Amino acid sequence: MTQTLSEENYLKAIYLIGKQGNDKASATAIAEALKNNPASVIDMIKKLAEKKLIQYDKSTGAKLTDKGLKASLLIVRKHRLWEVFLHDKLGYNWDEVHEMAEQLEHIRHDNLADRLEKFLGFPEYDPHGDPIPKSNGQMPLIPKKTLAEMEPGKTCQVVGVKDTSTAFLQYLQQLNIRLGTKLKVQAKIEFDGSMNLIIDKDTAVSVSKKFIESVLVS
Amino acid sequence: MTQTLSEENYLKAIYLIGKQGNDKASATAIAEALKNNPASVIDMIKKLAEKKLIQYDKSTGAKLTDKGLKASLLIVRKHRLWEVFLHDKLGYNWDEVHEMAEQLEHIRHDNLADRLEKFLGFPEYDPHGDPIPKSNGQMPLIPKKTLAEMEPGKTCQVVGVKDTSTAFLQYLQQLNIRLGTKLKVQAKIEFDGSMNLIIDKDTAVSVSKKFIESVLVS
DNA sequence: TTTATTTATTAGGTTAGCCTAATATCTAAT
DNA sequence: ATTAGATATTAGGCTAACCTAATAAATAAA
Repeated sequence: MTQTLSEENYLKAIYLIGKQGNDKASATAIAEALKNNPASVIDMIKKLAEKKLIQYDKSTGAKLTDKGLKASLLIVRKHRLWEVFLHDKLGYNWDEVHEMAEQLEHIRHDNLADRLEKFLGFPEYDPHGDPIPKSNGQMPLIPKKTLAEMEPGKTCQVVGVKDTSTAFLQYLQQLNIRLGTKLKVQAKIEFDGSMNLIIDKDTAVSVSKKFIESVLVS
Repeated sequence: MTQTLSEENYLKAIYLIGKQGNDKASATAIAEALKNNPASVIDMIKKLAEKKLIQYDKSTGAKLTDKGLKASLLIVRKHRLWEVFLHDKLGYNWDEVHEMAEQLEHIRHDNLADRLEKFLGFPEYDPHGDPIPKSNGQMPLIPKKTLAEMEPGKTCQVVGVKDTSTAFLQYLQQLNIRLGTKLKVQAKIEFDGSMNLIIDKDTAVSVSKKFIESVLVS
């Protein structure tokens, strides 16, 4: 019923790869996420499949079973709750909390997550704005807003689009923007409603009013 | 400079064996503390000695070097700070915090312990009454005596325990004895070293020699 | 379609940290 | 001093989780 630290990391990686809008959690994608060798990933895939935590097929990649999903959500829940603790209670910055939460997410105890959640006042989002799974596995729904509504200086994450035209989707593709991509709003230009963005912390672009009204973020 | 989880456990065990008034941390004593095989202990002793964390000699046992002592104190510090957190902030009982703290003590980050200490209001003792090492390695000193040393007729207050086994802690729980509980010594029974007590001014009980030697009072 | 490239997989190896069983070395009691 | 019993140590093995190098299979490009 319980997983090793390493198994937990794999489960979380598979879960997050799915959430990031990737079509499949391939062996190489998992390897990249965990900075492991693909050969090691294959070993672990076999183990997780044997334990009925995932189903694996070369062409469809790794899919979490109900059991695996439940386990993954618990890890993500713990990770994000600890991030809130570190940020809100200990005063760490949002960029410092991740590394510690990577360790804290593996602390195991029947109801530690629940107690922590209560102590923190039942937060719904972690310091990066990512939703915290409830103890029953439910995810708080993300109130979606368009990129246009974001204030300059804020960072957000792409959660969807309002326009599904090929032209638009291809443009996104070209900009390397997909689900989960982090965007930082640099400035809003009054004149024409356009916006200066930083994509994934490294690429600066300017996008139109029409564009920012078509991207959903959280 | 950093140790593995297992190395940390060994260092802590060696430190605690010393603190418990044992003359030496022999291979078997360490094995017993960690519930490992003596042969495994020898392996690790070699490793720790190579890393200059301990000095080892068959006849004198394992001795922490300055470096090893510093590392041990940090682990104990983290362990006890986390215990305070779990007890004070999350509301866990005495007997529940240990197991979780065993995991939390290994979380590594430059200043996490310091931040946690500050957040907790610079506590000097953990929920069992054990002193929390300061970040410079200093220990708050406490003049402690066991309940066994108390004279009949005197009243005292529980400040800690010498035995942290679950069985003992649960027994205390059952007797409604916790930190700060007031005990009045009614009588000492010469015959078997047991003691008649009044707990919190209202409950009379008889407890064994073993019991009164495991309770610390002031 | 053939080739080049990427992705998946197998085979075999390494290390940490544990184990058992056998042996060696103490210590204490006769 | 001898021997029983405890303690320490060596030798050899095991498993989890990683690795590299080689091979197979799938996909994309020519």
